[in-house]
Amino acid sequence: MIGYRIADCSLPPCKLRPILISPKFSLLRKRLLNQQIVDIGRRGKRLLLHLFDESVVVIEPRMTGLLLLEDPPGPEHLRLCLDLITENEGSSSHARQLLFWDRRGLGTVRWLSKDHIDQVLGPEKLGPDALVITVAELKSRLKPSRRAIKVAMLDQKVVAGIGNLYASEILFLAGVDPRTSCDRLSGPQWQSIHEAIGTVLRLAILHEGSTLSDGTYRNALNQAGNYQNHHRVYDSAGTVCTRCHGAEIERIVQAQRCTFFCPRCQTKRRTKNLTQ
DNA sequence: CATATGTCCTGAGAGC
DNA sequence: TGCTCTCAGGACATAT
Repeated sequence: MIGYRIADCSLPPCKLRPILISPKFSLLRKRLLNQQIVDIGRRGKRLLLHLFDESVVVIEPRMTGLLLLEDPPGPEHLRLCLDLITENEGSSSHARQLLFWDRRGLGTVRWLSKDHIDQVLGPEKLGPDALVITVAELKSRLKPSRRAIKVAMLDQKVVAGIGNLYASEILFLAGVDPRTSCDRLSGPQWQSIHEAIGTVLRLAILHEGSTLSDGTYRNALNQAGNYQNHHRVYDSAGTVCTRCHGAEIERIVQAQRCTFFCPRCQTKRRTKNLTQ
């Protein structure tokens, strides 16, 4: 998609309540028309289309939003359509579409001029990306906090990119009790958490994400992910822990979100057998 | 009826 | 009193 020009931008005939688009659609369309996409990026869970004039389109899929290059799962949830085209000098052009599909409609699409980018992506709105943050930075950002580690690591202003599902998986791999207050975590525990963030997220990316039982998540080619088959604790309440083979995975609720953990592997008396 | 991969806002309560 | 931190609850909207 890099190098393509936005030939058109349209709202598909979706009968559901419109998603948040800013500025409003007619102005957004004006801003995007004929702009070239010079780069594609990501900050945490947000997708970025960098345009030729240094403005940027920020797409936030939230719970059920998808960015697709073709084949939307159903036309009734299609929310925004970008027609892209390349024009190679003197040769044939190539057209394709970039679609934003969203079942629940909680996702957002914003266009930001160069001078307004920080209002949405600046350090006060979004922390360092989870795959870039250092252990020292992670620790210094969370250590003074009295929040439970599982709740704090979902805060996108602290570290960007960790969602609810992966927070449980990360703390299981790190062997840390999700209820632990940040200010009581030890140095080795911060190290374990930091390593587990990288391991879990990179593995999840390698497996093209987690397509849960509702089937919503798909990659850009509308293919299901495979990481759900590697979950150790998420949505596994009542099953025997795959590490200690003794305790059953528990489900608790923290800050209105479900958390899954092994009460044996992730409590203070867990120091032995961590590597098994 | 309860649940769901996310984010934003308000207000109450605790602690300094 | 006032400030900061934290969390509960609600809102958003749709489907299972």
